[in-house]
Amino acid sequence: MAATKQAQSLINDSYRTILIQLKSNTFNSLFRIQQTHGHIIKTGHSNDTHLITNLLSLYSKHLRISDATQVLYSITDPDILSFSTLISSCSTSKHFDEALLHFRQMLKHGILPDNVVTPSALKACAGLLGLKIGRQIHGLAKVCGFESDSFVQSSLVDMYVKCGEVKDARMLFDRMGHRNVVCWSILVAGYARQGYVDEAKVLFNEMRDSGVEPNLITWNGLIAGFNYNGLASESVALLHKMHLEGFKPDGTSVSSVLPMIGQLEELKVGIQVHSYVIKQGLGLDKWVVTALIDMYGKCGCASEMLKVFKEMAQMDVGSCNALVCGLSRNGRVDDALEMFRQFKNQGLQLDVVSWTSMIASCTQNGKDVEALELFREMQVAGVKPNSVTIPCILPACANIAALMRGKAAHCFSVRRNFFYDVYVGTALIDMYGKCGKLGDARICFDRMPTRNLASWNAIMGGYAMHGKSKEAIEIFELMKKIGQKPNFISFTCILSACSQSGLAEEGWNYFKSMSVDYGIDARIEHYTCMITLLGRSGRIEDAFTLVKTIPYEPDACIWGSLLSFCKVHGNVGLGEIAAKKLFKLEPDNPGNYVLLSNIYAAKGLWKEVNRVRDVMKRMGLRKNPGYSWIELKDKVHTLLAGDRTHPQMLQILERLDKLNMEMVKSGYLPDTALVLKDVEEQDKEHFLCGHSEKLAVGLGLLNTPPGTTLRVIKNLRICGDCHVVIKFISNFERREILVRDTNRFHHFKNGVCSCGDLW
DNA sequence: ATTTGCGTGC
Repeated sequence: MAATKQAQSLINDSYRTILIQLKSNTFNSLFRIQQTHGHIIKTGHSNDTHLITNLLSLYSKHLRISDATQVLYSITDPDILSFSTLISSCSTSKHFDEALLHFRQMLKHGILPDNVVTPSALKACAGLLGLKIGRQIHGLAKVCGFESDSFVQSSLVDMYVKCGEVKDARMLFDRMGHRNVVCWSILVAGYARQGYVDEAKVLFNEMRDSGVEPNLITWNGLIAGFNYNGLASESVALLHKMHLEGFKPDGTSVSSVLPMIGQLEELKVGIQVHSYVIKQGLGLDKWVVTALIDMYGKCGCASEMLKVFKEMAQMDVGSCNALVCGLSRNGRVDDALEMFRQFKNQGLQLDVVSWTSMIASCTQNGKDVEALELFREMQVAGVKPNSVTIPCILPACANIAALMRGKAAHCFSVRRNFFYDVYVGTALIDMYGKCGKLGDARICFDRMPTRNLASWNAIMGGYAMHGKSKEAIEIFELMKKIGQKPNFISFTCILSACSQSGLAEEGWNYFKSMSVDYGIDARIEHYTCMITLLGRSGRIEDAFTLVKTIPYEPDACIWGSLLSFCKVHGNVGLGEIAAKKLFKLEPDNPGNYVLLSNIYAAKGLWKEVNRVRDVMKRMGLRKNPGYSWIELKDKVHTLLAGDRTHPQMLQILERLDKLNMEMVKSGYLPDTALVLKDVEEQDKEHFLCGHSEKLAVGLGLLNTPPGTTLRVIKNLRICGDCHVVIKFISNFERREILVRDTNRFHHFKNGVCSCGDLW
């Protein structure tokens, strides 16, 4: 018995020696730590608090927070030392919420905080802007009697000032007996960052007068604070002053100054700083490199950005991320994607930010499919999406109406507690609206704990897109009631809602109210809504009169709206005027030629139809191929007009044929004026096969149980004949069918469409 | 084992 005890203690001693060795060796020892950890468990020493605490601190040093956490909670009775180690490690690595979680656990274990763990906990409060818990910890410090510890006091001042409680911070500071350089720095930087820049300057001088010399961090904090408030040139001036007074600015000084220079696109100042960097030999600092890349990217200097990147000493994730963003910002998404792939293949450890920015670049540049693929790849690579990734991926789901993928992202957000993030919520509203699930959009809206202007606009835009003007108006009025000020986008939503359902009076009232009550000048898109409002009610002459009053040069949207209403109401004369303008504004858009030719065709003006067709031929324009897609069981099926490659095409045509016969039986006559007179020969084939939206509906009918709602998306405006046919199908098959075209949603139900046959 | 400064994503 005694012998085993002796052996045990011998083993214990040797472990202790190993751990001490590991502590002194900072390089490459992670593997050895894990190895030793394994041995300790295997030999049954996992309850030796000393050994375990040492392990914990080793893991913390390597920023292996999850390992450290596991170790801590494997001890039956962790002491304050181990908690302290873990909490400080969480705080310094910015895992603030975890730091506070462990702090609470520590209290639950019956351990009171001391003067050492308190600063770490306060740092976390400052990082999370958690004033309430910060005050509680302050209270604990008072009760436990270490409120006057200089570390605790500095941390308290920092916490209060970062949470915006400048007065409280100042009161504490004034009561402090000895003020060292750290607490002066905290106050100076804090004042500057909170926008009290002049007071910060005064404090800085007071500090020197009181005999405390500023250090590098003091200077840098002041510079960063100025920069944070958009005072780019002032912070560059501080950089100079610092240099003149014999403080050599370091990488941090420089990278504090650059972000705002980029944001203000002050290229000249940026170049000055860059040359200073080269002169001072600061170009090896990875933060400086990243900040320079970011600055050049924001100033539109892609080549200079690439040059800085190429001269970089060693690969760094941050710099690579900045480069990818810079490339996409300058319209070079394909280059960004290629670089991203290269980084990945080179084995660079891409992080959440890398993936998220690449995904964001794709969604912002119409590469929705690529974005979704990247999102999948990212998870395969073991990188967990965060609350920023979700609102970046959702627009891609919305654009291509990939409802299942959107829903999956929704579930993911709920599981990971991102759902209450205002950006996530707003993106979900938008996604559900664009996927035709207005009810779900509303549920998301109602469940949001906090909403911002974008959230209100998103739900209103959803209602507008579906032609639900009553609901859009309700939201708008609610918004006014609770004091949320609308902006120009809110008015675009409400006006388009009114115009979609022909609420002429309401529309005009909102249009007037916009400038009178809110001081918002009508933009071109607001005029477009009003033109549409008039056009829809058949008042095309009035619409033309309104166009003349627009204080800007009318754009293609205005003329395009007019032209399409000329088609709906068969107005050849005004149609020709609108078309003429459009041919000048966008000569390469085939849609306008097609519309004009359809106007002619409806009146049987074949000579004019041919003339337009000849112009198109001469210009080498072809009608944009129409395609539609439908999501069935998590898979998106794309159907091209005239394309017979879909494996179920024969069945689709058979089904549509049968429906066609039923239609004829019930007295339907195809409206040849709407269908046939497409401009090109090949469109005859389209006619034979049916338009893509019809094919998508057919595919949906074949592959879903009776009664299921179908959701179809089309890349062009829905065609008139399809509109008639789908109305019939909705009645005959007792199905709700939603078709989203480039303009809005059409809800087909019981043989009626929500657009009221005007679109 | 504790306190101050920098960059990339909506």
